[in-house]
Amino acid sequence: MTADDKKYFEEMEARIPHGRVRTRFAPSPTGYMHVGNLRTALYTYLIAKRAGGDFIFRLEDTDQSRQVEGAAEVIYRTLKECGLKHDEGPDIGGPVGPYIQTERRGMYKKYAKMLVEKGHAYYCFCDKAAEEEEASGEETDAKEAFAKTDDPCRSLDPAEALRRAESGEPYVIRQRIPHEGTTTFHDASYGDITVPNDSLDDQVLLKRDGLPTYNFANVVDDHLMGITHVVRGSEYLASAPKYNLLYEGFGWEIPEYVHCSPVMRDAQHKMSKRHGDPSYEDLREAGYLTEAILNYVALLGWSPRGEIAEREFFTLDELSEVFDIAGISKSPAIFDIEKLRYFNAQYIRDMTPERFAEVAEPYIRQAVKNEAFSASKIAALLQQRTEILTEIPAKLDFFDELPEYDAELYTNKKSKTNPEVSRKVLETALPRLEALPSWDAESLHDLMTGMAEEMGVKNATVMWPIRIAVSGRMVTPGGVVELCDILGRDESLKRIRKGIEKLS
RNA sequence: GGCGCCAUGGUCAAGAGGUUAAGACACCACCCUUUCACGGUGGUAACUCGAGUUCGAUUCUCGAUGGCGUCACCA
Repeated sequence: MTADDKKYFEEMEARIPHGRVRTRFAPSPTGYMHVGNLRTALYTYLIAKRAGGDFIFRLEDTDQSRQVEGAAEVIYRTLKECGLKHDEGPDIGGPVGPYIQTERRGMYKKYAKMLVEKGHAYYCFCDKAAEEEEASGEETDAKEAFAKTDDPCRSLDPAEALRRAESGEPYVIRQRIPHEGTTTFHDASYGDITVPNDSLDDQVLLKRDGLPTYNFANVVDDHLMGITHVVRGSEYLASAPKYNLLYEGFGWEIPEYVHCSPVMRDAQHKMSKRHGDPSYEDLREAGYLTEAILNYVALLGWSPRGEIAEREFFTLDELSEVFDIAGISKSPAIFDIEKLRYFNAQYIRDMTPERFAEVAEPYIRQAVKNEAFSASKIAALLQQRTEILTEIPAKLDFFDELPEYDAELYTNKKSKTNPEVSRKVLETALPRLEALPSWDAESLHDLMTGMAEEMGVKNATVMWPIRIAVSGRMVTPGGVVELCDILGRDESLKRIRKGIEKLS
């Protein structure tokens, strides 16, 4: 190790913040923000915030071949919309940057070489093409490969290996895993897990292109960024022992691991883009609210304990106060869109009428182009009847134009109506409505209930036929009174005349 | 196949060595009602199996079974 290197390492160490909880969300910008990702980001954020700590965003872009245009933007946008604000990251900087792995590439090499010097890693000059062939071989070949043979480079003379590497011969750096013994690591939710060392392989740390592998970059970055809690998917559980060996090799303190079980589409399959499972943005587009998505996702794999065990509605800030690692579930959770829908409906009902009118208006106007029909009045009808925003337009298809409908709709057992009764109701109502001094909900209501009383029939007997006449629909959001109010006198009367015609 | 993890109703899940085994979604019934909703009340439905420990295990231990993960110069 040169004096310069030594100084470099010391400087890097000096930057590391101590004494506070620091977590990081470190996605690779290769895909989209699926629900499992979002949940990991949420938990990571909550663990930091619960402890009053820092939430760091880091981009893991070491795979040159899998760069996806714009993928990072999707992640930024999602985090921002969800309110998962990071304290440090590529876009805002911070004390331990850079926060993009490709911009840190020089560092990994230095640390990999340090590990070689310490004897916990070695240069490997084996042919890449041959290895790849082996890796992509048939299943039977793969099984044979399990009877793994020792990498010949493992026993190369260190001085000789160093000479070859420095002479320009292509190489990778591999971790030297002990052949004997076991390694135990601790996870906050899974407890202690012990594995035999001979089940671990001498994984590549530094690739031929000089960039680190995911596993190596993680360890180096997490240490150098002062990460105290490593929150990630349980698919990384199997590589955790190798991490411990790495930390021990460096002589670094091991962070707390928090592995999260996957979010499943069904009992057998994880949620995945490939199978068309929705991303955060897909859900938004489908009419789900951010708050509802976040609340539901928080409960997918975590549950409140103690006094709040029965509670299920939480804002992000509330979660930041009560989130507890102990409540994280160890088994996979199946994503249930029905329950998300329920949360969404609850959030919609909890909105103020004004707020709902605001978010619903674009959907209302998809179906109701006639500006004379008040969007806010329509919204008022919709609020208790809407579970997801996208189902709004279909409920309003009778506003702009009275649809063709069957006279059979006038027959309803419960309302005690049939074509004859309906015709009589419409004919009685028409002149009265024409003469109604003020066209508003209250007057309309009084007129119709008054009529029912006069005729000696139940309210429904009067209301049903008129509602059918003005809407042409068996099922409508809101009753006759509201519909007539919104449609206005002219349009309502026109539709009622048409109804009489139809029944004649 | 090796290694590892997991296992309470259809789903999310609480729970504890002794309970009538919570709660929520979904489903069903009834009530409310001006259709549909909302709201209210009630209901159907679960501890994978087998040993062991124990006075007593769904809870602890072991095993089986099943599911998942991993075994890349991908993350």
